[in-house]
Amino acid sequence: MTTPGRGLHGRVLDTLGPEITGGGYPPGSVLRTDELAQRFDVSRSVMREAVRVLESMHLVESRRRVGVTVRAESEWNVYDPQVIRWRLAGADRPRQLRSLTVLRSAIEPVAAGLAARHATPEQCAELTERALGMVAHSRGHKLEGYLLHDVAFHRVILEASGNEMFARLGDVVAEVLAGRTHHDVMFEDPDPAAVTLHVRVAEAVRARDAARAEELTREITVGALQELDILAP
Amino acid sequence: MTTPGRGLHGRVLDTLGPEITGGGYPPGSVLRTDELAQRFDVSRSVMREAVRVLESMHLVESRRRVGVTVRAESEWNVYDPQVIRWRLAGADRPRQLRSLTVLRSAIEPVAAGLAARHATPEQCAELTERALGMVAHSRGHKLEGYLLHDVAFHRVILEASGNEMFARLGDVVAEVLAGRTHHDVMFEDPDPAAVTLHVRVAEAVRARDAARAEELTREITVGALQELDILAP
DNA sequence: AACCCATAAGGTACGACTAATTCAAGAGGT
DNA sequence: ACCTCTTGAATTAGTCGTACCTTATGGGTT
Repeated sequence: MTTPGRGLHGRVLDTLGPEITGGGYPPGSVLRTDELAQRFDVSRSVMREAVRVLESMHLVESRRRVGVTVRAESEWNVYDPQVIRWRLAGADRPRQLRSLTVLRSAIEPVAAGLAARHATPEQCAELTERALGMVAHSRGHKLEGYLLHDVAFHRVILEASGNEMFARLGDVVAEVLAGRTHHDVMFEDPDPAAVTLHVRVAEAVRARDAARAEELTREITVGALQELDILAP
Repeated sequence: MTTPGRGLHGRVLDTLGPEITGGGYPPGSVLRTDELAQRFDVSRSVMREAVRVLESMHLVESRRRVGVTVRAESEWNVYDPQVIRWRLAGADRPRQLRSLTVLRSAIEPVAAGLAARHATPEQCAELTERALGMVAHSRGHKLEGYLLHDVAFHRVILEASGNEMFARLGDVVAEVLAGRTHHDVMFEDPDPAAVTLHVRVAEAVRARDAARAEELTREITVGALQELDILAP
């Protein structure tokens, strides 16, 4: 997604990373660097670099005289974009999308509220532009065009919040939205109510109405939760 | 904090990481692997492993014939616990604490609401235990004991939410709370109102009252925002 | 039970070679 | 004279292989 073949160690990670995040090795499993190097037909230096990266993601732990042991899932750096991508590509993709959608539902309303206070005129403009783009692509099976504007819309909201922690979730939201469009729910055209909500959020931000922007965004994310049968009674 | 001296490459990262996250090199700055190896008096192999780790955190980008270029702050993996620690140890620690406190204010209320539905009896018990511990240490300059229970309380909330993305923010919250106690605000004893709120959150979770748990936690985080003069009018 | 040592892993260092990419000099055309 | 394209040299990361060091483990000895 980001950088396909950035060297041999990257190539190794492309297959070893998903294997680990996919649960291919139970926690505590021990891998030997030399064996891995042999398996991937690379030198020990390259293999060591790959292991270092996995170690920095807390996927594995390297100890002398023992080897490279796979850590429990609860220790992984699940916010690492690479780890997120690997997990979304794996078997428990549905569970991932649920986790991330719940995360969205917590973050985005607050981000929208902040955006209403901090958005620049340019950001306000792009927001309405994207909302209108969503309207324009909401009928007639133009799902790809719709997705494009949807992703951009939420990205602007997160960036306009002025909080860098929120802003950095843009990629995550993009993955979730793309996942919804391509693999899971979303049958025909998108829900007209959701489209309208986006337009109203753009208006609220433009009007500097933080409370309304927050509440409207909350409605959007509640809709996303419902799509995945995550109840909030 | 986690693993002090896990090899030479770790030792290098302990000084090079903070230098980069601390803004020691403007974005686009170019480092040469050989020079760095010379500077830290390590072999090129070790230096390369360190660079790989920095690269996996998106702090730098390594390109042939160019060198190791420092990326813009907006590209860093700011959710990486290591990066968070480095930044909190740096000069713009206050800005970090603000970002993270805003993040808390978005996450924790939702997490508390979920905890009210998913917490096990054991988690409910620990929650009340920790709340009572906070009460017990809320007077008489027992700040360290108070912090201990405060951190544990919020950690349980995040874990009891059942959402792994929330659960993995436990360390971040711990850093923020510790930062508040040790360096910044918090003069004498903690705010009695905040202590009471924690007790009431524990009760709400125990009573399975999600809406109340969420609202009470929101009051806690609003208090944290106000301490840092982050207004929410 | 305490101790010690053989051993099996990762950790480090070094040197040689490869490969890609930038940059500049020069050829050629306009 | 100016611009463009080509070409080639220089530079830096990438890869490999080997030799050796360090440490934890586990079994054997006292």
